[in-house]
Amino acid sequence: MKIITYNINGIRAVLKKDFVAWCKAAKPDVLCLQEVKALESQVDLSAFQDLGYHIYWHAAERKGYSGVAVFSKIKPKHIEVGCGENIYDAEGRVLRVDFEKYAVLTTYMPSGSSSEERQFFKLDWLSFFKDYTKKLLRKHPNIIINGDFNVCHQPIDIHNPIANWNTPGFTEEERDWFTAYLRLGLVDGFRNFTSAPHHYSWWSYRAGARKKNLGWRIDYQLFSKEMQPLIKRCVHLTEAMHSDHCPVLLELN
DNA sequence: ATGGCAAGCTAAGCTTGA
Repeated sequence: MKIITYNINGIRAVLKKDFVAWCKAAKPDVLCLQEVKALESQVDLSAFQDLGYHIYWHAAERKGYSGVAVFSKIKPKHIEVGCGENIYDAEGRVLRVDFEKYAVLTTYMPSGSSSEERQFFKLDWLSFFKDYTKKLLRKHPNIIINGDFNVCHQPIDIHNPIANWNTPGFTEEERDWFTAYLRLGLVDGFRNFTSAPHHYSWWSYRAGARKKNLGWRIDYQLFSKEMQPLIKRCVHLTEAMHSDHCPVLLELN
């Protein structure tokens, strides 16, 4: 079973690249996408339907902004669109699919980089989402929570921790939030398998950052502790070059 | 310390992103 999370930075942009072919080769059973930046009606997804995917979508109200989607080869027994809070659901940030054995929730968390107001918005979201997850874990003890968290957890997860010590996404408050979030009973899939440095999931488009591997690890696949026996591996698929992020793959039984 | 690139808005420049 392969679950992939991928911030694609615009589905219309990646469809002009080799995204369908990549998907065909990568063969995810569940593909979680963030920043689709489109309504489902704005794109032709028949190629994915032909590959056997059921498609679920949560767009933002604002055109061309944010939005998440899930492509699943297995038909879920339930689909939950949004988190129930209008202020966040207006931005298309949460989508959950429930299967027989476990649930998969994907999220595109807000960025705080554009203004102080947005950083406050993000901090409010983080607080909300931790409470939301706490309740969710009671109903769904077997769950994978993945997506673009826009939070870099530890110094090992960023190429230049000193220079970025108080940059939105790497503030002390956000790092501490991540630690507390995991304490709800979640495991960072990637760190479950490696403690090695220099592994990132996002690189600035600017100044050749990706070529130089100057990045941040902000895309995660977290699994609840109950699921540990099922988890086989979790890796970054750095060869996929459709956006400024790379996909993250979680493989399980 | 700053800016550097890209997508998509809307129609040449702005907003967002981290």
